[in-house]
Amino acid sequence: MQIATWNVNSIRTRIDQVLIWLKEVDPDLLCLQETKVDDPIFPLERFKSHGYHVSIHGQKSYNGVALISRHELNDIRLGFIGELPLDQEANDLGEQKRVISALVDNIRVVNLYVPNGSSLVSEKYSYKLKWLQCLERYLAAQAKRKEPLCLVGDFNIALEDRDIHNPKKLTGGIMASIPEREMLQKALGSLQDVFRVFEQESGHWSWWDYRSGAWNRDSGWRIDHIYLCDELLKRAKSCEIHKNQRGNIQPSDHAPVVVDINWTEEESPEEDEDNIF
DNA sequence: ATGGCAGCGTCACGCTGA
Repeated sequence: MQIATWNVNSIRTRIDQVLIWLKEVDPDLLCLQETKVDDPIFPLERFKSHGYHVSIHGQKSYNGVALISRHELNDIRLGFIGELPLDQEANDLGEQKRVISALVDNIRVVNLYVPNGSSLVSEKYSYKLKWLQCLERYLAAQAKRKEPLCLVGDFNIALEDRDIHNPKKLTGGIMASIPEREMLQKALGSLQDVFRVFEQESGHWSWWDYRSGAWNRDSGWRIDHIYLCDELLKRAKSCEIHKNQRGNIQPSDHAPVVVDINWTEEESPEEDEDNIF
């Protein structure tokens, strides 16, 4: 079971290279962020014509998340609503389309586009912290469901200094400040960053700024993550950043991240019930 | 390297992202 996450920075601009990458890698599920398109004009058919199930939660110009799946998408949940009890704050935060979730092969996949925050003195930073607090409540509610959980997305936070090319300069600033790191860590609870199961070294990035020749200098950040519950973590076979996609012509500023999990239909509870004959 | 680059909406340039 391969699950991928990719901030594509506009699906309409990136659709051709996403389809080429899908053909090469053929993951079971691709979680997209920053689709930047309103639902009625999302290029649904480009995916459906290749046999994918698609679920979208988009908006005009900004944000937007989507699930592109080889398997059926069940119990789809849009925004924080659907997991939390009726809640004004979650409702308000839902104006920005940043959360989509579904059951895929009996795995609960949650796809996030965490706010960037802009700078530590910005109102957007306060919004980011508020959003992370809501995420904590969302994940606490999700945990009670006892579903195997895979949490992916663009977190816009480098949790540790080894996730940044220049920690001396950047730690403490936006995407690497203590409050956002602590709040994300708290929200994650017992979920584990699967990339770090396989790789301890610094120097592995998922995002390179378009500006200042960041790609050519390999000045990146690792801000696109995949977190797994214990049950899935012990079945994880690999977690790779597909860095080559950042070298495409007219690339996204993010590269895809892919986890491979030992997960067959026979092992999932509902399928066991189906196999009684 | 506190600039720069890319996409969007709208059609000249401001806003936003990270």
